[in-house]
Amino acid sequence: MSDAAERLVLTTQELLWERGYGGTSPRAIQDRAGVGQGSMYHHFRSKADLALAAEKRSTSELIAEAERVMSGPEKPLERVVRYLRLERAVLKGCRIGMLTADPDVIATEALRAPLKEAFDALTTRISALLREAQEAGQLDASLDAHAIATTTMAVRQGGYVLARAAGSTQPYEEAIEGIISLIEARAIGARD
Amino acid sequence: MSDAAERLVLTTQELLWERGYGGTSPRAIQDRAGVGQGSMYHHFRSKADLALAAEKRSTSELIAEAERVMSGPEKPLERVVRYLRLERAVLKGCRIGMLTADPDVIATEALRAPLKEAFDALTTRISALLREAQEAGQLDASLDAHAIATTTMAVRQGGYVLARAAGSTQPYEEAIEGIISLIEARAIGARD
DNA sequence: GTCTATAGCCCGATAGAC
DNA sequence: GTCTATCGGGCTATAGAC
Repeated sequence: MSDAAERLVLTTQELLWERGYGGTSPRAIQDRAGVGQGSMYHHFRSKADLALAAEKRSTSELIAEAERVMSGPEKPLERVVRYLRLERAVLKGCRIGMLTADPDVIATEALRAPLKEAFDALTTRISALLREAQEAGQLDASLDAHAIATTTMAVRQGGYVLARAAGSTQPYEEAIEGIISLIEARAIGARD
Repeated sequence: MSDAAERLVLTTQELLWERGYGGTSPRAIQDRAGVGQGSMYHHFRSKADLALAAEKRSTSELIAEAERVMSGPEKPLERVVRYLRLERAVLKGCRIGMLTADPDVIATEALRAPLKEAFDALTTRISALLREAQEAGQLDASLDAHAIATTTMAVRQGGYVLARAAGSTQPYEEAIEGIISLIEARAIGARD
């Protein structure tokens, strides 16, 4: 990937996070990336094409980060909790979650698909850890691991929403501690 | 409120839900409401002013609906569950939650405040029901009622996000059933 | 690969007539 | 109260030169 294309993708990742899809203009991308109009349209067919490249990079970065945090020698439940408590730029919101508010992103299959795949991948990873905990006799086996994983993902996404509305990270942190306390209440012999 | 102003507020509520704040133009509002430009600017100073009126109406409608659903002679925990299972246009997203993705809404105190107040009111209402359940000996008294209420709000908001990404109501429903199962596991003598 | 020019349209708001 | 005209600017994309 050429240097100009590289900078365009990086800049688009930033602007999609800050301003959303509808709020990000090709002009703004070019200005911040220091790349001319002709150059941008040489490398990317359209705004949607560039946004797709930015989305794909953001989702793979987020998945790689989650995988890093959920790996290690610790008990599976501890790794899920570590992921839940992962420090985040809460008031900036979720880079990919916020894109779901944009009607054009949702209406465009190509732009929606990476979001779905990313959430599916993260949910599956958490679900696998919960099942692992159940098989090791460390978590109530009667729980639906996939449902709890989905709930966990939802708490995080919803936490961002509440925090941005409040103008404070407090609701995010409270929601996270709430779900952790409910899950740990179903843990077996996990008191260290 | 005059008939024109009334139609403008109603139409703006619809458009904010469908297209967001940045995606809703005064022109689009006027066209759908069947009200001319001059008329609109006679009743409302600006787009933000009209959006504020629409936001206020939407939040008071949502709070009234929640209050209706969480009232009744049933046990407090049942009323919380009934609220959680309340039928919703899931794929349209939350009318007010989605506005938190807009940077201009978040940056404008007047437009952010109604969102914060609505989420605070709903969280407080759920929290009160959870405490009521605890005082009646129907819910584990060691739980932090306010934190669980915040978690509950977050699950709903995050459920919308996951559902819109997936293009399916399934993740929303799964997340809701997950949190219900975790809360009911802390219920005392609630098996009917 | 990158440049400038231009197209055609929409934006949010104001002015002043009626 | 509602109308039309108009402002200065931004939007996404294409064309054709260099």
